[in-house]
Amino acid sequence: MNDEIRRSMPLFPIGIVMKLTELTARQIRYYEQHELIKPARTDGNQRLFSFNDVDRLLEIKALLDQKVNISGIKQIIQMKQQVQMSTDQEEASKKPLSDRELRNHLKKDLMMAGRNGRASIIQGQLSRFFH
DNA sequence: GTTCTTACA
DNA sequence: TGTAAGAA
Repeated sequence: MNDEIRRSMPLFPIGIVMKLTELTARQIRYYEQHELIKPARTDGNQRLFSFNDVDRLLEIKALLDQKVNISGIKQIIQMKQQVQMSTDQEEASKKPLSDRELRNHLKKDLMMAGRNGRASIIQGQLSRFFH
């Protein structure tokens, strides 16, 4: 995993990220406030984004196009992290996780989200996660 | 010239 | 979210 340090390396200023993601500076800063991204800062307090940050912003943009609001995006990203963690955990214990188990985790997390901000995720989008 | 923060139509 | 103001 020497690749992760490259993906997390702070490289570009907000201007570049704006062009790369087609998001406005306003939006990018707004998403940072909501902790969807955590860009580094230069000595002059200017934001420096990594490839990971850009990737996440592109994901956010995609979700935005699908009419998912901030709350929904937060939940989806959070959920993705949980799946990631459990996947790493399984790999670490050399016990591979089956696709069916992964789906169960996803479904469980979605149901959890449903009890709270169900209205934050567009209905139509929910079906996509229940393949 | 760019970016940052804060505030408001 | 867009945009303006003033500072860095």
